[in-house]
Amino acid sequence: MYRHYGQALLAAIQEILAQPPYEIAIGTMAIEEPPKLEFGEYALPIAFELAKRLKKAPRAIAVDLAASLTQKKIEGFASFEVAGAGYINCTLDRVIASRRLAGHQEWRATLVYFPLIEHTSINPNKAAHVGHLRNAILGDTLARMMRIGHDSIIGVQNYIDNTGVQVADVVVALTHLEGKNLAAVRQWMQYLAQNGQRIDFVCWDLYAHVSQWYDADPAQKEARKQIRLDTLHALEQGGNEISEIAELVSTAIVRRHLETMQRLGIEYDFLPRESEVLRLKFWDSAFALMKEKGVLYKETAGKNAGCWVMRRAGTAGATNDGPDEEAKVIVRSNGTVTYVGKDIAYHLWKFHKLGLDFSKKNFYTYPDGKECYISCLPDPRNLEIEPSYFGKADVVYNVIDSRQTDPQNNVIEALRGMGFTQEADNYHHFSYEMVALTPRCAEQLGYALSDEDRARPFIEVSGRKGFGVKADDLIDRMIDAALAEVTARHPELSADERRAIASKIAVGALRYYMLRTTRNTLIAFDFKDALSFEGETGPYAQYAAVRAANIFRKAETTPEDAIAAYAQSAAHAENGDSIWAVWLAASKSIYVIEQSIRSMEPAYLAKYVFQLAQQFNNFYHQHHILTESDPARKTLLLATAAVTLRELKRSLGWLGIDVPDVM
RNA sequence: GGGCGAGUAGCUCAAUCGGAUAGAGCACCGGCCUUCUAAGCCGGGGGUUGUGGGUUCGAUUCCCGCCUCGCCCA
Repeated sequence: MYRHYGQALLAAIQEILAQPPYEIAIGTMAIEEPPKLEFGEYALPIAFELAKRLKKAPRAIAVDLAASLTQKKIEGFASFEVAGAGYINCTLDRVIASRRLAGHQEWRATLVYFPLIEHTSINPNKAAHVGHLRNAILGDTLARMMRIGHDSIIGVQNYIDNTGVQVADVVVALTHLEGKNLAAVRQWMQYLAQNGQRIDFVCWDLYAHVSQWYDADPAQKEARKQIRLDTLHALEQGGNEISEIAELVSTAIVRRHLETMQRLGIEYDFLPRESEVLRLKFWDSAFALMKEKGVLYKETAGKNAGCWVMRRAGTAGATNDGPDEEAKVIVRSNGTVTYVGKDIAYHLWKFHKLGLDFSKKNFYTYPDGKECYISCLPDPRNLEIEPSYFGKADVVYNVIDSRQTDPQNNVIEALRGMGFTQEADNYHHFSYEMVALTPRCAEQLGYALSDEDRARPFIEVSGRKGFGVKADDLIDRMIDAALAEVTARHPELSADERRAIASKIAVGALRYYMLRTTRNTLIAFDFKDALSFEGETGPYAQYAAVRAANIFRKAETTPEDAIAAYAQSAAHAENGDSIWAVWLAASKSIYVIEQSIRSMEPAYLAKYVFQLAQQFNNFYHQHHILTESDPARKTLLLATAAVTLRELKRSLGWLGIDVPDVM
């Protein structure tokens, strides 16, 4: 509703300005909110802007415009008044507006393209940690937001680098530190499974051990680096015992990652893997294409002599004076391809420009029956189950932290250089700052800090040092904390019921914690903040919704009936600002989600959810609904709670947060 | 050395295209449970928006210099 009337205002102003004496065309216009509700619902600062062009006092322009707006009799508006130095304050007709909101018109957006979101992409050699959670929660929320209001398919991918150096490290740990061969690894994995041990947790420690082992003995340093390199090459090569160990372990860890993310309601459609990118020779095709399109050239002089390089965005490139020393190396002089080179090939596939494709096979089935596929080599047996929409993206969103900005820009620049301008424009690096730990949190985890470290605002997580908070550990702790609260409040419930509720609360707390901060702000993780269920948190909003739902249970009616009753009654939302403020807040959900999608910032939606819950709690304390004796007023109060509950649940759902029945 | 980002209340964060008295939460202090759930509500203190200039009706926001911190690149 809020969005609807805002658009009506814009249209009216455009119409007025298009005619004499103005004859000015404006595309958009700032629409603000007055500082106080008594001033109305919208404030237009347009007169200030026009003052320069018309060479008139802002206030005089505002007076004229307000008169014109009043004359237009725009449906839903009650009055237009000039305030301050030239604001036009617009006041809604609360009866009409609230009935419109109660009637609830769904927002339908027509999306004619196929957006592909890629997130999570954890190296499959260790357990997921808090940093990965931010990535996955942001990516999943983006996917949920983009699904709103249309039926077109949105693909969610999770890229698996199963042949990289990190997986190689864990393989080195197994083969050299623990002396295991393929058979022994199989046995070991069976043992872990039978004893309920999480392989990703065990590998977390192995990875830390082997990272230290490389440098532990100066005399052995070179030899150990060579083992690492040989192992990496064996993985890239494939078809050997070492690569088979890697395949076994990394696949088991990927499965663990999916289970971890499933606890938070995060699901994937497809897992493309690096191993197939290599076997299907994506790079060879991409290399040929890049040479053909002229974005790559072989450097003959300078430090990059012998390398295939690409001009970096924003630089001048090669000049007569000498080679372009700032160029990005794509193929090293020894013939190996850089990370960016492989990523260019991969993105040519995403945009259907490579002429090659993965095959897909079933990998993981979610409880709701949804399938997650994984890449594989072409096999006639797999043909029928192939989802056809991957590798044909129109728009790509890559959820990757801000340290990858430079490589991401290189990929975009390569696409642009190859003439894929539209694809380059539709390539979005959904960037965010990393998650670190507060010094206090680091010490709680048992790490000795120097005085210098202790003075820092945050300490960076390090997988190599085994330093970080594992996702599953965090989720477990949050569920335990929530469970203690639920048990204290509802001892009458069964253990299973309490646990189910605690789980929803924990997920709400965790997802909100990761979403409330804007993307480009670093999160310094702390248990105290994450485990907080009060104030600006997910559980605060869940609690407001539970309270609202309780009213309907006790009143023996439903929100739908309450809204229907309101639509037919003579009651209206005009009784003072405290009730109207709730209606107004509830009316903004579509307005906020649209803003949130446009700016790719889920934090706006998170903030809104909190504010809406706050408005409701306020209302809840001021107006006692069940004991209200005036039937008309009771109808109004019930409808207020119903509309708020509806929008609160909906908005929380977009954030991936469920509302429990009781809490 | 080059590029990017950041610096706002004791702490963690907001502030839409440059707009009305810079807002929340936590922490702290004081109230509110015989009531639809106190994971809540109400009230209070707390700010030279890193710093020095500039642009204008108006700057946390835009421009320039400096300081500090972080990330990326060679």
